[in-house]
Amino acid sequence: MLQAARSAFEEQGLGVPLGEIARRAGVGAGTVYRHFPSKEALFRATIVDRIELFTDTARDLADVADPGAVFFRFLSSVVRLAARNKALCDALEAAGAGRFEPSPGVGEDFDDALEVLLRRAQEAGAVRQDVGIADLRALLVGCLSMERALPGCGSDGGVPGRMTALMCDALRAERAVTELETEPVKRNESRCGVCGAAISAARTGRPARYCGGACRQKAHRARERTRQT
Amino acid sequence: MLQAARSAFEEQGLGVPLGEIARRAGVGAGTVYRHFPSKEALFRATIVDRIELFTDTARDLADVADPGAVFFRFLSSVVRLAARNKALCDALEAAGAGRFEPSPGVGEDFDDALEVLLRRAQEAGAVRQDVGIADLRALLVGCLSMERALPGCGSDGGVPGRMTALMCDALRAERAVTELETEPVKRNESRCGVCGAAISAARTGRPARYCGGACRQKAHRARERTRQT
Amino acid sequence: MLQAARSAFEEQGLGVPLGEIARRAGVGAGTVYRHFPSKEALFRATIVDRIELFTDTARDLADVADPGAVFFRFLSSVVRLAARNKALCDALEAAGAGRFEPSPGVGEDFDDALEVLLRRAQEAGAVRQDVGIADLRALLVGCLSMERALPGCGSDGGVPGRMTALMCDALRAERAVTELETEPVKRNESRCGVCGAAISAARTGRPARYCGGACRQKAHRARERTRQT
Amino acid sequence: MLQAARSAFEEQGLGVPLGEIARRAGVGAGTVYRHFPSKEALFRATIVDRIELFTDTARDLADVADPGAVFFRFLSSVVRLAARNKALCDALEAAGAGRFEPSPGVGEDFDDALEVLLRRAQEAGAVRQDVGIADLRALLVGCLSMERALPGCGSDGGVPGRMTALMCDALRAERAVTELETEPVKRNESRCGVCGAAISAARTGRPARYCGGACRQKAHRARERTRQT
DNA sequence: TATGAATGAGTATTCATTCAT
DNA sequence: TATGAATGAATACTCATTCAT
Repeated sequence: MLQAARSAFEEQGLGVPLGEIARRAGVGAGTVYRHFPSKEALFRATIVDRIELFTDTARDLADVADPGAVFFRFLSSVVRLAARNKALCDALEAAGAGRFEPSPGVGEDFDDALEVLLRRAQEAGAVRQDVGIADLRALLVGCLSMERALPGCGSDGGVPGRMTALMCDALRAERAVTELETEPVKRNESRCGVCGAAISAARTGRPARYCGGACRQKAHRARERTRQT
Repeated sequence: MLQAARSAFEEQGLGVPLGEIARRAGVGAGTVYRHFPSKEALFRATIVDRIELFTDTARDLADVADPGAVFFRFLSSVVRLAARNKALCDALEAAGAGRFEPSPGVGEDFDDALEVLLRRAQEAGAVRQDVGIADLRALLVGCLSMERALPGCGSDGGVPGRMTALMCDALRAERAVTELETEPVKRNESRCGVCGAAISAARTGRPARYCGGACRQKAHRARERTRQT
Repeated sequence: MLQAARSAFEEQGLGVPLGEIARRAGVGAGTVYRHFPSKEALFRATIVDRIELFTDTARDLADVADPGAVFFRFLSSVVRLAARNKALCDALEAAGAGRFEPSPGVGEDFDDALEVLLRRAQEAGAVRQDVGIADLRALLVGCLSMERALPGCGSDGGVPGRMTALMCDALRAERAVTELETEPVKRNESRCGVCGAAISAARTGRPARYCGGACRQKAHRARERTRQT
Repeated sequence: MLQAARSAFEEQGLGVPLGEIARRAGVGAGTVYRHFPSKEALFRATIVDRIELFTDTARDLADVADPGAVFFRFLSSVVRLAARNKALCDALEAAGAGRFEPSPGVGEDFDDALEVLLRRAQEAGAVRQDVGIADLRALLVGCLSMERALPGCGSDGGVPGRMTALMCDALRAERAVTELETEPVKRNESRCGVCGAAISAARTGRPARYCGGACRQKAHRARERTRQT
């Protein structure tokens, strides 16, 4: 059933009727609900492992030599895989808009792992300094849109990558032309996701996500609630 | 009524219920159908003039000096305007996926005008040679996705532009680090949309769209049918 | 399993999903069905003993001195216990509407035992003469409704009793201001439940329920069928 | 359609499928939703006028001589009318449990009008002093339960009133036997419905419902939200 | 015998489109 | 011609009951 849901979501995105999934799985609609409490829960279940795979890969690459090449290669491969997968595209877009979280922590773990690769590439001088992790998330969404928009690519069965290569060039540090107007949107410079208070950026350690324990706890409870939905 | 539809579509995209549009216009739903045979026809009607405006602007810029600056400025302004307009975003994305055409010829005219600016900028050495008009269309869709994905931009009321600036950098000739894998998809190198035969690229004049008069006529009749739907 | 069903029904009434009961019992839904042919049968099984307990208590009180006090105390205690038990409330209400019978004979035994207390109290001059057992059954349902309707009582965890005390006052002989319009509905004056013929009221012995042996047998077979459902 | 909904709700209560209502009205389900945004809104619409009728009647009776007789007659007639109407029964019961409000203010107006009759009857010495408006609301629910529980009454087409007459006797002041344990639950002695703070009872004027302007405003906004549902 | 996965009819709600007036 | 009431298919979700293992 998960397989049926996966393929249905990958082809048609979050919009597939649940009945279609049940039909593909050869079961009744009720059976789907027996296993997953809601359509969104099923959707989450079909993509968490994909995102975790990305996260794991990124973590594995954190120590590999030539951080610049590693970063660009990783970015390209993520786009290449996700562009064929409307479920991932929908999820990334919805997550960007704050309408969706695959599973508590999964999105953040991915961000963290990606940020490490970005930082290393920046420190190695391979990637321009004025982009942050939030830029990168948006860029990912954009690449997917582009690859899918390009005729003969994405869902059409073509080989994606062309537009992503273009984007990678945009990120390269050498000969940066335009200076981006605003400061890079780095997560550890942004605000507490719960109360909105400014968070002072610590130089070392994992960047703080909340302004303090109270808000972290509040967010944790919210995640718990989400997990039960 | 067109005004009501326009604002509704701009705010909520193709997803607005038709009843909402009728309500805003202060008329009955039937009256909307009296003037437009379907919701999609109404949608088309609300965006053609926007696209034509872009087309006209692009044509006006075709003779202005400093083709590189002109090109980048035009691109940015299109994104800036469209990012606040969910109707345009939806239309561009759907058009890219081949699911939608604003009106026969309108999309192509825009492409043509945009292509002229692109060519001039390329000839002036400002834009890398390995991108084509199809790339540019995809890139437009991607920019809109990115701007809307970036927190505090797009629909959130922020000032778009950051990601577009990045994209523009990607297009600059002096940044062309990677050679794009596949050949740029140039329209006049593609195939006849009707019979699929290869079309020999003419060096001058408006690029041929069909392999000959028979196919052009066939396509015209198809468009007539579409227009009535 | 019976215990799990009991607590579930007591808390949420007949409306609990069967799956919830199975979950509480730590068994599969199929196992519940192995023991009870339907949800209603399980429901019946969880309340018969409660009603039988009431019946037994009433029988024990049939000889106790001060019939008036006994009657009122019994009535109050039934309400007090049942008000906290949504299963009993639902059962009593449905039984009153003729939609439900806990088990063949159980409801009638309760009625009989209650009727004895009522008669004794009436003979002792403590309860007004113009109420019958059918009135009392309705009154029970009403008391439960009232206790549950009163804020801070019933399901809210408050102490029930206030409205029941009022009802008891209504039953007291010395309060009989109004003469009840219609005759009290006495069961032994009603009609044969099978053929509808009038049943002559015997002064002594257990009141006849059917007009004769033929109808009694017919009713018995019907009960057997019900038991299997 | 309102007529169809009314009769359906009256017969089967809030539980009627919306499709049944549509069928009775001879229209599609969508048409019902055209006129009423939700099933509950339709339900409200079918009972507000009934409750307002009660309220108006009660107000008209506020000046009539012999307050005791007026009070009891009014109570009986409300029960008589409502007992045949499962919609009203459901509404009164749900309202008592705080799960439902027919329309902003309607329930409170009814309470106010009823309270006036109660107070007058108490001042005239016709009704015992130890019952309050909250008791009366519960009592109403109880009477309806009883009348419907009595065989041959309520929905069965019989003449209701018997149990209500009994309840009226319970309310009569002359020779009150039991003193009700707790204080009467009078609304103006209870707590602020918003913040729960105690409200000091004013001797004159309309009894305060909220502890102050802040809470009154909060409740007003809540009602506004309800009205839009 | 016990299990729990599967079933499928039923419910409220939405919305593009049609059509009588 | 303009209206807006009517339509009905579609969708997510629930739950009593069945049945293969």
